[in-house]
This record gives sequence, C-alpha cells and structure tokens, in this order.
Amino acid sequence: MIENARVLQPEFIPGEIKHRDAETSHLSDALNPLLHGEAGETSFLFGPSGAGKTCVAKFTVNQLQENTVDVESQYVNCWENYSRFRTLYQLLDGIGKTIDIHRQSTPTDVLLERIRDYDDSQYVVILDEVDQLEDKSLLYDLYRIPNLTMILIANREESLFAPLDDRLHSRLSSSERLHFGQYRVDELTAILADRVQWGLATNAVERRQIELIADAAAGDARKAIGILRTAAKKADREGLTEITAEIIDESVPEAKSELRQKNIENLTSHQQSLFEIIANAGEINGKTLYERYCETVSSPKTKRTMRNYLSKMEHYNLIAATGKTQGKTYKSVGEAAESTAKPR
DNA sequence: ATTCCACGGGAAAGCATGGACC
DNA sequence: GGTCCATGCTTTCCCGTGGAAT
Repeated sequence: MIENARVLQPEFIPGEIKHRDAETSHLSDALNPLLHGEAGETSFLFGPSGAGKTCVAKFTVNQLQENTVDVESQYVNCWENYSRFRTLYQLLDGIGKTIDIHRQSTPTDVLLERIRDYDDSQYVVILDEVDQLEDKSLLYDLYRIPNLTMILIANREESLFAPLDDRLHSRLSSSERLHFGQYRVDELTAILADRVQWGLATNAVERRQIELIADAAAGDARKAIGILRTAAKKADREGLTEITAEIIDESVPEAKSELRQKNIENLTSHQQSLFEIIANAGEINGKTLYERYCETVSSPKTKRTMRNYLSKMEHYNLIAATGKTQGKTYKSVGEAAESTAKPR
C-alpha cells in the first residue's frame, strides 16, 4: 500500500504549499533582499503546533536557494539544542565550520566568533521552537551579525517575548511577524489528499476516510499525517488494500502513543522510574512520589534533582502538574497511561 | 501570627571528554 | 603514553519566596 514512505514523514516538505499562500509570500518578501546579496529581515512565525510554520519556513528558504546561488541555510530545532553551545554548534555545522570543534573544549565565544567571521555568503537560519532556547541573549548576538538572516518560530508570541530583555525587545519589535492559525478540516483534507496521492497506492483510501482523519487531527497537520502514516502501516501489516474507518479509529490513539513512547525512551532510567510511579499512581504529590522513588531505585538522586526531572518531563508533555507549592500534584498525561508505562 | 516545607533559581561542585604539553 | 587544563553538562547545595497548616 505504501509506495513512497518519505512523503508520510513529518519532516517532508512538499513541492507546493497548500493554504498558506499569504504566509509564504509574506516570508518570501522578507527574504527578498537576499536575492541581491543583502541580509533579509528577521521574521517571526507564530502559531499552534501543526499549523505549517516549519513547513512554510523550510519551503520558502528552499525556494530562495533555487533562485540564487550565494545563500547558505540551516535549520535548528531549539527544543533539542536548547543550550547556547548546541545551537551555535548546529549553526556552524550548516556552513561546514565544525571541523576541529567536535570537542567540547572550545569556548562558546569561539563558536560565535567563527560564525561572525564567516562572510563567504549570506546565511539564513531557521530557529524552530526558539522559545525553548535557554539563553535568549544568543538571539541578540546573532542579530548583530550582518550577513545572518533569522527566521524564528515559536508557539505563542508572549512565551517568546516575555523573557527577553529590553534591548533585544526593542530590536526585534520591528521585525516581521506572521501568525498562523489552525487548519480547517477541509484544508487538512486537501493536504492529506496530496500525501495520499503521492505516497499511497491508488484507491488505498477513500475521500470520506481522509476527512475522518482530518477531523480527528483537530487542525494539526502533523497529527493528521501521523495518523495517516500509522493507518497505512497498520493496513499494510494486516494485508489490507484499503484503509478502512475501523483502521483509522484504531490509529488515532496509536499515533498519539507512538510519539509519546519515543519521548519516554529519551528519558534516563531514573526519569523513567519516576514516570512509571506517576503513571501507576494516577495522581501523586511530590512527597510520596519521592518516597516511592527512593524505594524503587538503588541509588536515588536528590529531591531537587527529581524536581528538575519532573519539570523536564512536564516539558515533554509526558506529565502534567497541577496546583502550587504544597498542593502540587503530578499525573501522567493521556488516558492510556497504564498501558504505555510498561517497565523495561 | 508563626511555623513548616515544597518550589525553583542561582552558584558551585562533580563528571566526562578532548587538547596541549612534556 | 601520561598529566594537566579547559569546557559544557549534570547534579547538588543553598536560600528566598509564598502558600498551607497550626
């Protein structure tokens, strides 16, 4: 059934973008100076997840690079590279200047300097999930590099601007800001239909079933494609030639837990046992959680460290914390908590 | 009003790693 | 090779804050 798995991957960028014409042309205007060898304007892309921000950014930059030679580009996910060093390292990687820097024994200043020294060509940089960046002053440093153009992506405008200091605030306030809304069901359906056409065998799924998926995704394109991918794989496994409504029904929660399982595997063993305790308890307060954790693990970390872990897990949306101070309790996110928290 | 204690930020110690030097 | 040093990352220590219990 699956003929081209690549187009079902979350990072796939199609050759044309549907239902984001205004955003795409707006961003492409901001990048226009690059066609004449000058730096583009700093742009901000805001909007909920799965609204096409990353896709539009990558697509527009790709398009730009097809029309001009002397532009380098790099995409950095600041969620994964949240430290100043890691982000800078990725940026250097984009211009092939990481040789002899693999080691950590290089001060971050040197990395920044090396980017600053680079003036072979214009450099476009997409910083995704930029609100996750620990040290926001990096944006200020990057902003001051003449031939560097930044495209900054974040979920909510406030979450990015609130922690910025005045100096950066005033610099960036004049930048281009693009707000993305959620996709409507018919828009998602069109996006999915394309993927179906490119990636699946003909007649593998009916229009009505595509709408079903679009509806279940609640405006989130990434989620929609995830469900489609899961459903197609499932149908393949079961030897079906068509994706039925039943398959889709089963795939919706599966697609969700797939991502979740991935996140869980990224945790250290200590974090995993914490997660299991929370999942099994349903809801638990900090004190008893720490007590049980100490019983479970052979050499437990400090209470303070546990809190660090917990905030990280909250960050990953694996658990949710409610209440403040004394009354604060933790619980795992999602219904199928017990089934996903299998010991390893 | 007072005490208690969880929370979370910042400083500092500890750890792993790779480079320079001998 | 062996030793020391620099660096980023992780963990711990320390402490102010503020809500809850007494």
